[in-house]
Amino acid sequence: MLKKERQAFILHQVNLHNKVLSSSLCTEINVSEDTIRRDLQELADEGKVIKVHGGALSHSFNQVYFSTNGVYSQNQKQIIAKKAIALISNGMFVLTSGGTTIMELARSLPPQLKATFISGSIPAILEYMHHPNIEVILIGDKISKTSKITVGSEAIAKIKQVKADICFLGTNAIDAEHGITDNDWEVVQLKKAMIESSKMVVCLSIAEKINSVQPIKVCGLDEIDLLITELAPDDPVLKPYADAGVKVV
Amino acid sequence: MLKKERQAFILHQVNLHNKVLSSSLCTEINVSEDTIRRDLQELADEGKVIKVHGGALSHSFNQVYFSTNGVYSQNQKQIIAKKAIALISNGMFVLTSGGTTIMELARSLPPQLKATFISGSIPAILEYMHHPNIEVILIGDKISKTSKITVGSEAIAKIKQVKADICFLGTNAIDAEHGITDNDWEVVQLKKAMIESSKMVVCLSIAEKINSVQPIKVCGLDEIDLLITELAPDDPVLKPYADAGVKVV
DNA sequence: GGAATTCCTGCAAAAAAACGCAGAAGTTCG
DNA sequence: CGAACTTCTGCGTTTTTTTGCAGGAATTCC
Repeated sequence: MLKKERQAFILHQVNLHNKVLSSSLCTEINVSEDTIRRDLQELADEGKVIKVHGGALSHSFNQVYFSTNGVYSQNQKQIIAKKAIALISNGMFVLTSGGTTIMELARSLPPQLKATFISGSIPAILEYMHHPNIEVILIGDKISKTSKITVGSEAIAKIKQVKADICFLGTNAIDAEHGITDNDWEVVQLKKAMIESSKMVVCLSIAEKINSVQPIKVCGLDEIDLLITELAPDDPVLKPYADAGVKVV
Repeated sequence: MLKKERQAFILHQVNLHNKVLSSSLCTEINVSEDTIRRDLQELADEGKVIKVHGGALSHSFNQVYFSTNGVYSQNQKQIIAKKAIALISNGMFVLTSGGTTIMELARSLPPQLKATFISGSIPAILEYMHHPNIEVILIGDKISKTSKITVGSEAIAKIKQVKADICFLGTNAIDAEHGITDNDWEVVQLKKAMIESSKMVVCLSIAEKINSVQPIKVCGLDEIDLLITELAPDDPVLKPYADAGVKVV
């Protein structure tokens, strides 16, 4: 087994279970504990895991337990949220994914807005629930603790029954060539279903994530109707996307 | 269990209950009292908890604590939760309703318990999600903002597909003559479905709600297997229920 | 004031990590 | 082709961390 391969496997395990034990890893992969330790050290140096005595933890582990609400690049996300909200009008059926950008959207919804929001993201649902005039439909299924979203075939089947007016996707990576990509297989399946079930697909992405690629493909640019970033629509970074036929806001 | 994991669990407990006892923590996590003490010391050094003789307190302790009534009934609910948890073993499928008593149950689940919890209650789901070893299945549908639970035909249909080992019902009113009653039509429909889908039905009720009646009937006493209250099982108040064939704990 | 509980200190055993080293495998470059 | 070089991996040893335990001190509760 190659080193990269091994580290990818470790990272996958960490993201799956929120923790790994060096001892169990070395029997699973059949290498010495030193090798595992060195791998964990490297992954920790790259900021991909948190190394602790006896193994390693995922970052989301900390999020789950310590509710340190330091939202990452919140200002940009608020700009994006404002632009996105302008697209929602009374009576609409809105489908949303999860992610911090979506959370910012949820928090910024004007109180007089009357619409129906559909999502499987627990944090997003919590926000929608607090809103006085919004109907909330929750997509049920098994909960992925890492992404705090319901995943699985039931959830996908349910989404496919919906025909939403608009769909907001929080984006992990977008690229002119590869379209939207992500790193969690189950989340990708959900996003695909959401795209299929919506008349209009809106992609929310902070500039930082533009022109980046993740392993799993969600959809091509041709399936996106609108791309929202915190940048001005005529920013040169966005030109390739406008050229590909995506409306940029 | 890793050290960080353990400390995260402790911190979570402190934030939930506003206090922890070293003695109860060490039986829950199954480590020596010294380890707990050292963990509390470290967390206190980091300013995350306030260490006191016998355990630790959360920072918000001062603000919330002196609402004697709330705390009083919380203690009762903790007793109920403890009794209820004794019924859950590894590998079980557990169906739960919502309500504050269920929340107390959710908060008190021992970290090493491995089980699958199914619920449509958003606050309960949030708690289950924080637990390291519990699989969470969310029942989806429209959300009732008042009861913070998913309601509707989809939710009921989904529950009926399940065959759970045990079902915990938070109770609004229970009476020897009328059985379990409630005041929200939609919640009642859900509870009925839950009772149908479970091999064993356990009813959690604080003494205050015993011998009270609400407008809508959930089920008769004959459909309940077990009644848990904070009282001793031989308390005279509970005699009518024992006589009706309900096992009282 | 006395019993019970809880806390602290030092210690020891076990586990894990760090370190240095030495083959093995692959790379570079003449 | 082959020698020098780098990278990767496993092994033995040393060091650190973690944890539980014992005894005595401190605290709490009745």
